[in-house]
Amino acid sequence: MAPLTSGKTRPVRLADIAKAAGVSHGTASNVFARPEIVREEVRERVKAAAEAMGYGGPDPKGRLLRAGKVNAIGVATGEPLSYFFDDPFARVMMASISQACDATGAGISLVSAANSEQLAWNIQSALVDGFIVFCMEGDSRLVQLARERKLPFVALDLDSDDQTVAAIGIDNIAGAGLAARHLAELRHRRFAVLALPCADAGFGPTTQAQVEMALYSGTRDRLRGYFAELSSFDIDVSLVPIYETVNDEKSVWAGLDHIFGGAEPPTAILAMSDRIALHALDWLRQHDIAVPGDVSIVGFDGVPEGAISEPPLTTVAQPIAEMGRRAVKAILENDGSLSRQLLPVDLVVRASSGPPPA
Amino acid sequence: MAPLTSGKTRPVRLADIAKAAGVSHGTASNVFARPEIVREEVRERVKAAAEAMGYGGPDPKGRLLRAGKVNAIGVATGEPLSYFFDDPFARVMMASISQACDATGAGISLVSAANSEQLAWNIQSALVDGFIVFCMEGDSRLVQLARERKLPFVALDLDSDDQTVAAIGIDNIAGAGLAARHLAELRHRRFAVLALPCADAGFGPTTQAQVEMALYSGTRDRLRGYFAELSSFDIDVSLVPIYETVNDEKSVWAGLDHIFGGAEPPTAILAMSDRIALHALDWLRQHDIAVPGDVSIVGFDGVPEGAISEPPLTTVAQPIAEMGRRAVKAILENDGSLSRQLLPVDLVVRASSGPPPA
DNA sequence: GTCAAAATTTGAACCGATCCAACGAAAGTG
DNA sequence: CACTTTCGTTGGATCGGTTCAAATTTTGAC
Repeated sequence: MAPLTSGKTRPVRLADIAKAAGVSHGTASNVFARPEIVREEVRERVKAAAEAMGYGGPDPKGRLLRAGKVNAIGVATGEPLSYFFDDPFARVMMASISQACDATGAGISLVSAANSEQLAWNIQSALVDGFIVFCMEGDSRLVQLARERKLPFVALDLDSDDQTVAAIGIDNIAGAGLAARHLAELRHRRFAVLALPCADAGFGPTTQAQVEMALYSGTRDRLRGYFAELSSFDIDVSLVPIYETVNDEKSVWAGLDHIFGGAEPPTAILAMSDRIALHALDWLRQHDIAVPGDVSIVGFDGVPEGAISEPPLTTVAQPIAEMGRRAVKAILENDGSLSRQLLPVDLVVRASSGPPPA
Repeated sequence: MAPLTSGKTRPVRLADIAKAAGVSHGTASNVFARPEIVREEVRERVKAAAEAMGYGGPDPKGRLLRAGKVNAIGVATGEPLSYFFDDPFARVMMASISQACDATGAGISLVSAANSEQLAWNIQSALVDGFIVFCMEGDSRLVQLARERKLPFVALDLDSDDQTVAAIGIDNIAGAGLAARHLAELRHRRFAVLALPCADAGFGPTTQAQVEMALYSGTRDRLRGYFAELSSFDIDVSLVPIYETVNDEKSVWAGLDHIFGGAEPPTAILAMSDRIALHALDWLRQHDIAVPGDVSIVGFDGVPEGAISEPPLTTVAQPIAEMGRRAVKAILENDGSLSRQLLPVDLVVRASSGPPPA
């Protein structure tokens, strides 16, 4: 039976070994922090004492207070912690954040919670030098909490128009425009939109007017982008069905049941996320609707899964890696200058889009 | 231009607002920590002062020292930080660890580093109550460092026989036996093994004797399990080719080139990880070798990707979620009793295994 | 109006280190 | 040998809070 820890408690502090070795605590500290300035004989004596007493090295809790810097950045989300490991978009983003952190030697603390009370506490007590906030769903409470910590923070993919928070995002309108134009140029005329959530209201068919009032500006802007571009191709956007999903399989399938239940099914689907698009691909396959033969579909985000789906997904790729890199940079070299950065997006044409059926 | 932080520096401490509000710092502390015991009038006064001075709440750095508990667990690995988000096995494990943490309100700190010098420092200075150590590749240095911190720690999937470290693992021998027996019972007679790394030596064909000397006991035990079971079916294991991979596409493909380059290609492949098996599936598809028509393959780990591959992968599933849960529990309720737990594995039969061709 | 009980507030001690000005001893200089 | 450097060591101050026993104020009862 090897116990989890060597002893029962660990009341052995630097001061204890200093006393045991017969030196001042200042010298004992130096033995660990700057060994080269301590005479060898003394150094060995202190080290021996530390060894003998089972001292685990200077406790970072103590050092921290003095040093001020934690050397770690917190990544916060309103979702459960496992979101970081489950969601494709989050994973790519986290991978790039972690690379940036590795490069600078900074650590990462995941901050989240099952309930919002806990979340507030976790943010208030996170030992970090700053926050990167994932507020995918316009969770302004999260931004508010981060702001209250008075630490540097950057919002990622911010679904809010609040100009006072530092944020790194993309031009949703332009990106959506790219997707719409691509399909319009292929001569599609009958469209449908699978939307991201507008509010916390669940899923179901919705209207342009309702999306305009959406809580989440990302959803709203993507729709604006789609419709502005479609209009310029003389498509009557008031006839384009919009189905609000909650970005999961169930709501996407319900949306497609609804959309393809009508008399004139679309030949082109604009999906506001790759996740939606990938679920849609599954539904279409199960209903023997050929992609892109019968229906074309364009996603949004550019997650890696889109490259290996069947068929590979045409999508609007966000510069996810670059966003992560910039976010880390903004926190670590916080010069207080960053406000809002809008990064360009890219249309990645793969095999899920083609001309409409003849 | 919204600056990243409100002011330049933040020299405003609890003591400052206490003075401003004309109360003792003890009372000021109570206002934040136990508001209910402070008279309302005073409470409001202090809060107002805090607000006015831009106080961001009690600094956790200070509290920490007194409280002792960080309320976060560190997850350490020798791989780069992005491993947590890239590797399928790590992701599932992390998802279950994070669920367990969410349930108890604990945070997660990712501890890793690009180089090993940095890693040592990061472990020494991690602000955590304990470590969960991913030492997938027998990195005993990692265990050593964790041990030196004198904090509770648990090794996951430990590739080492060191009986003195607390660890949660699986019975590799039994698990491998399950895989081998499954294929043998389907009447396969010609096998090949795609192995995990034995040492840091790269990849290539290897032998049973070499694997027996492997640095990594996981690799060794899985081979032992395979061969023990195959032998009991009167299969001459000395004729079974073993190819050591590094768990990536390139080495797996090289292994298959090698294995299928021979005169009598196998009808059954034992892959020591799902990742290997999934890469193998790709190779087999590209070479028009039917699975399981021409060749059956069984993986190891039970990652979710295996369930949706083409064909779905038969595999030996580790109870990943349970392992994560137990690891967190072991750290948080550290009663010093855990030593080594070997959890049972499950054979999950899906469509990548069937009878050999007639 | 007096006194004990209850409710608040205070201030010193402490958490575990690092930092730094000052000091003593050894080494170097003229 | 007196005097300046250099090297190592010391111990007090500090980081930013929390805690608790003691002091003080309020409240309630008679």
